Amino acid sequence: MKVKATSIDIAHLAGVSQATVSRALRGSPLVNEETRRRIQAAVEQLNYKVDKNASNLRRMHSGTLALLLFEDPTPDESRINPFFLSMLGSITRACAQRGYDLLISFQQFSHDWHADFADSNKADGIILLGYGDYLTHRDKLDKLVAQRTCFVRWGAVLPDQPGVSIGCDNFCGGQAVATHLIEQGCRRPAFLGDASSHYPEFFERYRGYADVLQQAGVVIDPALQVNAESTESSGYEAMQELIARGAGFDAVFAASDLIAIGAMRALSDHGLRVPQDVALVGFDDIPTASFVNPTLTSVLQDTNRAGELLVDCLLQLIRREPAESAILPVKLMVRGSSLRAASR
Amino acid sequence: MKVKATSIDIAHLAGVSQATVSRALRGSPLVNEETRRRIQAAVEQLNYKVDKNASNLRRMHSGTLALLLFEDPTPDESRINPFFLSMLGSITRACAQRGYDLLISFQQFSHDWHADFADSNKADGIILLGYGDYLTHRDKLDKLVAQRTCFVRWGAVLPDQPGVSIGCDNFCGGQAVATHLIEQGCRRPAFLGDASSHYPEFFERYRGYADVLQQAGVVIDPALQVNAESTESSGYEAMQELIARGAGFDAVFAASDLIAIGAMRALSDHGLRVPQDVALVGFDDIPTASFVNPTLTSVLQDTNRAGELLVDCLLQLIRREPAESAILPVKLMVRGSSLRAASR
DNA sequence: CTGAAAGCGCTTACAG
DNA sequence: CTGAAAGCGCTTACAG
Repeated sequence: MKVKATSIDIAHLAGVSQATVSRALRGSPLVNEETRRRIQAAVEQLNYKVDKNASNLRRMHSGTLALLLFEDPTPDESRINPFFLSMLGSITRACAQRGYDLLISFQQFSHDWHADFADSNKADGIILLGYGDYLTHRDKLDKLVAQRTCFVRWGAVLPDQPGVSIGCDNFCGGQAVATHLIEQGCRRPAFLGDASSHYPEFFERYRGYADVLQQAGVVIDPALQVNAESTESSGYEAMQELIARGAGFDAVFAASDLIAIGAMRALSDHGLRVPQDVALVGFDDIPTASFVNPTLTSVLQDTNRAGELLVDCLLQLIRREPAESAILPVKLMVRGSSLRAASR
Repeated sequence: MKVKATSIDIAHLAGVSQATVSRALRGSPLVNEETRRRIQAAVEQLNYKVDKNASNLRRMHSGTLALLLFEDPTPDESRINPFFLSMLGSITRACAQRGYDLLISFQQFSHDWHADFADSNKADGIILLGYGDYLTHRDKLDKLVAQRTCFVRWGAVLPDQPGVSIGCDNFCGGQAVATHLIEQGCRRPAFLGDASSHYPEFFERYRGYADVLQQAGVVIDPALQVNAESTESSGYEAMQELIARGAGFDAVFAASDLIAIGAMRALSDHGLRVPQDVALVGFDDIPTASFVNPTLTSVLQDTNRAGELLVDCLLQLIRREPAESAILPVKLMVRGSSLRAASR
């Protein structure tokens, strides 16, 4: 076995034509059962594998999807939000189940997009994943649409968006958090996270939260909102800033769990106890949320369902079938960090 | 622009032969500067991208590496160790810098390997990454070697291993932890993690740790070692088990940070304080380690260097150049969870 | 520096 | 059910 076997080698060995080998391997019904077995035996004997490049070239599709993870540049580029890890896992699994391979690429906004995965036929379609400044790359999405590239993105589902988006119900999640905080007797909750249209997911969370507060007659104090992106250190700094402002607060809704974990540390550094002095709630329900001390109340997104939906929608687009944006439900997971009653 | 442009379209538009287009695009020096510019203009006008399938087929290589992440099956399959996330990030970056794409696949030991990425020419080589039962897949490594598949793996670097491995200095890391614990006055440290040849990385950490303890005259009590795999919940359970055994301990070396974080929670549930009652040290230095309460002492592995080395070694193998296994240094990051002096 | 031509390893109408 | 043949879109000796 000096060199890789080809379908011609198999054909010789099995005593059939190369075309028949190909048919048998692609599972065509037009192959005699006995012939198929002979071919199968030859395949195993030579440890033959169909050459994907040749196959893809001929079939004009790649059997591969590309996942582009984009995040705002961080000092340490190797950091990825654990929430995306979870999505990554479910997307990979969904791809595998559907017979597709997954190409992955981390994008920095500063760089040019590798959207040419699709153009160069390396992938049949792309999945876009990432927290990050949405408005900044909005025009790139338009370009993808113009080029008729197949893509789906995870993120806020809003009217007037290019292409298909799948996202969780951020607004509803924000509402659930605010309702819970009010039930816990909090009257001056703060929000840590960017609350602008540049970050539509955080913004929706904020809007849902503010909506409930207003209905409950709680005044929204601008001093109680501090920008933060989704990292622990950003959360830490945002909390420092909040404390420095001196506006009293009795609860914190962090726009993501990483922010919450950073905030928790800052609170601790300042001698503030969670939840006795400050009730704390995050978002994403990353695995660590259940293990920090105190355990962190958070909003669970169904990443398994999300991954499947992203892949299925993309495959629909690739087949030129209609596909629709969708919003997935979320679930508030109440834990120690926001339970004031339990902590006396 | 109804359909994707090919190099022939470019050739027509630029008034040259298709062969010249190809040469220009591959950066051949045998192309007149003026011709090159004309071709470049046509490429941009038609938004042309070289078809990778055709190119790869012709060139007999794919410009793609495959990353196989294997872990023991867990109840929630979407979990990935954050340490691997970090590796994933650095590997992706290293690939991108070197002009390679990265295919990724999660493997369960139960399933068959997708090692055919390489056989089917979808990838030129594969990178193996994962904590997991090493002995179980040892024969698969041998098979890869027999098939002359190019691969490198991240993990323990031991004599008599098939192929090229890159790993961190687990033994040395274990030594550093034990030395530190002894300095902190601990006399009965426990180890949480599998300490057998099935899990060579954990085992090396254990061996380094035990080595120093013995030299310091500390008796190694088998009751103070509990098996655990690298998840929070496994760490939690292991700690429960350790406490249940009733053998006194004053420190815990968790074989990974996830184990440590789970253990921390169990300690807290039992009213044991870290570090006052129990000094705690993890391994991997995942980002969260700096943010849990108290901050977690851990052993830092240089994932950036590791990712680069893995990719570079693999590329050497692909070029049929010799490549050698390597061990990377580690660094103990001392934080609050093990500082007894600081906590009075 | 450029073009004509062969060929990478498949898949799939077409004809039997 | 099977084979001969064309062709997917490139790359690269070969000849000028």
